[in-house]
Order: sequence, then structure tokens, then C-alpha cells
Amino acid sequence: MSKKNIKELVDRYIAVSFSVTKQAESLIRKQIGSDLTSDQHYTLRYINQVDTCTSSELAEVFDVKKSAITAIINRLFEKGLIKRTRDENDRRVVYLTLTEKGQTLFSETEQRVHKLVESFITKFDEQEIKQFIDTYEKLNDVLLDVQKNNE
Amino acid sequence: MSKKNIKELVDRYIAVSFSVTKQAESLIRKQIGSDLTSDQHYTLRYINQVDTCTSSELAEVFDVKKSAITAIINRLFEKGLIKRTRDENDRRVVYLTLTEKGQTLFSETEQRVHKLVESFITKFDEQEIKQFIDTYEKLNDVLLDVQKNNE
DNA sequence: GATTAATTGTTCAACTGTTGAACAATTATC
DNA sequence: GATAATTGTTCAACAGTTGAACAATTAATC
Repeated sequence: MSKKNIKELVDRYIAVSFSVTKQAESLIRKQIGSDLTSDQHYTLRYINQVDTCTSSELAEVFDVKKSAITAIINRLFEKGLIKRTRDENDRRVVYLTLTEKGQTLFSETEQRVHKLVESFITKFDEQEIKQFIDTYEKLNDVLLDVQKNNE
Repeated sequence: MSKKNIKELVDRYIAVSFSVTKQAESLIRKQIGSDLTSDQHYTLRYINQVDTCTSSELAEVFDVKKSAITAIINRLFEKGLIKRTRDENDRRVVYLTLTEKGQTLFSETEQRVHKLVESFITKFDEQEIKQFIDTYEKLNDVLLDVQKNNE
């Protein structure tokens, strides 16, 4: 790759990634509705996926400090969407799981998000969007790699 | 596209877009350093690009309310990175431009961001990354379209 | 030309998310 | 048993966001 080509690609990448992030975030927020923020929904999604997890795990996955997780968890707890259960063997550990109310709200909201994503994904040619997501996933691996080497 | 294929692609898209956004945001934050937040840098970047603009314009581009822009602008102003100039003909309007200090700080920071993006972009095959950015740009157009129809 | 509309930007209270530092409780290590 | 490390919380401080109210100015209408 020539230097000129690289610079052009970097410029385009910076512009579009910022823009897509903002647009997608805004759309998702509107789909999610007034009771949940995006981050709260993401948190519910992760817990739903793994069934049960700890604060430390969330902090690592979301790449934020544990005190940030505590704040989010507190709000979800006050809304009655998650349960806290202490580990019997290691009493430092607190397990987080969705309540029934949390399950229901998450499912309803996730369905709206799915419909939204479907509505723009289906505007692409199948081969193109598949290739795009493939590269997107590779990019994610590369980012994780770069991050590790940066620490 | 079959229903099953669509569902799989939607699932993968949701997972990876959330993850990439978080990772990229985290990496950029580390590159930017302690004096600027990502949003402050993005604001400087936009003003640098268009040379001069208004709060309303920023609010539209970033898709947030004007009061949110005022807050960001105030912080940049207090750091001496941007100037405010009232329009002579329409005295409601305030033009925003970078100060010399703002120019310098932005350039230095942007250079670090460029280096970072370059470091992971060059890990891809040229054709693949070009195709990826092409689709990424198309996706951005589609998102803007969906957003318009949603309002 | 005076009155009413709309526009531009600000201020404020309330909220979410984030960090860093200090801390309590518990478990591991020596 | 004394010291380390781990898990999670609390707190102060900050950035970003919204919505509502507001002041100043300009545009539109009559």
C-alpha cells in the first residue's frame, strides 16, 4: 500500500466510523424508548446472554472501571430488572441475574432493536453485507490485539 | 435472503458493532491523552475542517440538543482552544473558530489518532479494507436515511 | 410600523456515565 | 497469624445529555 493510499483510507475511516457510531447510537436510543438507556440495555443483553455474571466480568467486557459498573447496576436494581445473589463459598462475589421483569423488558426492547437493524441490513446485497460483517469481526480482533499491546 | 440468514446477520452485526464501538472509543481515548476528551477532539476536528461554524450546525451534525453543544463549547473556550465571534449582520449568531492554541493541540492529537488507525488498518489486505470502508460509507448513508424516515 | 413568530444561543436542574481514591469484607499466600 | 490480593462499594469530581425556560434578535403578518 502506498503512503498516499494509506492516508486516504485513514481519513475515510476516521470520518465514517465517527459518523456511523453517532448515527447508530442515536437510532438505537430512539428504538429503546424512554425507560432504558443504551448502556443499560447493553448490560441487560450481556447478563441475558451469559445468564449470570459478576461486576468484575462486566467491567472487563465493557472496558470500564468497576465503580462505573456499580452505578449502572444500582439503577437497574432500583428498576427491579436485576437480582443480586452472594456466592456461598466466596462471599466477596455477587452474582447478577435478570429478574422476570428484566427478562421481559429486555426481550421487548431487543426485538425493536432487531427490527431496526434488519431494516437497514436488508438494503444491502447479501454478499456485500456478509463480507462487511466478516471484516468487521476481524477488525474487532485486531482492535483487541492493538489494545493489549498498548497496555 | 432467507429469514434464518437475516437473523444470523442481525445477531452478528449487533454483537460486533457494539464491541468495535467500545474498543475503538477506548483506544482513541488513550491516544488522545488527558487534556481532551473524545467529544472535545471531535468538536475541534469539525471546526478545523469547516474553518468556522455555529452551535446549531454542531448540534445537527452531532445529533444532540444545542444545550449539549453549549456545554462542550464552554469547556473548550475555557481552555483557550476556540474563539467566539458575533455575526455583524445577524447578532443572534455566534461563529466558532479554533485559536492558534486550538489548532496546535488538535493537530498534535489528530496525528496520534492517525498513527493508531494506520496501525490497525495496515493489518488488512488493501482490497479488503477498501471494500470495507466503501460499505461502511454506504451504511452511513442508509443510517441517515432510516433516521429521516423515523422522525 | 406594531405585533406576533421564529430563530439563536444560554442557563439551569436533573440525570447517566466515568474515573480515581479510599474503604470494608473476604479470601489467598507466606 | 500477619500480610497480599481480590471483590465490590462509596464518594467527590467531572463530562455529556435532555428538557424547559429564558433573553436577544430577526422575520413574518396584519
